[in-house]
Amino acid sequence: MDPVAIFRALGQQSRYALFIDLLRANGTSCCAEIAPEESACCVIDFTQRHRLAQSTISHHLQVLVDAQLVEVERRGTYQVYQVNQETWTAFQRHVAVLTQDQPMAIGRRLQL
Amino acid sequence: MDPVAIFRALGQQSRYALFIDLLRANGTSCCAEIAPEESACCVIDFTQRHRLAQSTISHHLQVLVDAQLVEVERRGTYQVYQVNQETWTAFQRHVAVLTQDQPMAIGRRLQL
DNA sequence: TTACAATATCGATTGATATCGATGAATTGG
DNA sequence: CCAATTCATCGATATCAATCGATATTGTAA
Repeated sequence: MDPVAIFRALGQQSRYALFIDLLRANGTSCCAEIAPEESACCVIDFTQRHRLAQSTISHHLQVLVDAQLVEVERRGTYQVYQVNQETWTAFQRHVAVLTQDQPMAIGRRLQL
Repeated sequence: MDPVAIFRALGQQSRYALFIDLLRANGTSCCAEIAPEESACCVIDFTQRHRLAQSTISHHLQVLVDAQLVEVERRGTYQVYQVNQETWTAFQRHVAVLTQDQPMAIGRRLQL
């Protein structure tokens, strides 16, 4: 899990929108290979919801995959994209613990 | 709080490193205007800990300030940089709640 | 095996970004 | 007021990134 790669991948409007879309995709896919309870999309789903050329969408998805934020799996003629839960959860934790050190009381030092 | 601007600001090695440095800066400043219990840095602190030209560091700090991740305050001849806790906390919360919708059981629907 | 549908890849263009050295502006101490 | 210190801004350069249309690839169905 490379946090900088993840920040970079999400630090762009189009890609951020694609990722949010994928997180909230339950039951929205046009693709028969995707069950309604799956939060998953094929490329066509994205092209219908975003004003971007198909090639641009494929490119952005590849960036998300490279950052390991998203996984892709072939089902027939479709490529099915899903959030990589392991990476995303790890990233959420990473952000959550990124806080200023609390001034430690004597007697509690070095107990990290 | 613009999440994409924050992702973008942290999606670059040098800037990410500066931000982490600032979060963990307690008692490390060379600047007499900064108390040891403050997590704060002047530009000189950054130049001593990162292999970047001073102008580059100032540029990156400006990007962090523009994203409202960092605040700056003049103290005498120094500019003192600190994490903007309000923005950072809001961003942490934003990331934390960005998860896949759970399939809801009947009887629990609409109770968000 | 051919044709079609879905998607990736390629090449080009335009614009943004990271970095540096040099210089300018603000603040304080003498 | 002058000099020194701290820092921002400027101008230049080189690299990277976003986007598109066109084309290639892959898998399936007729």
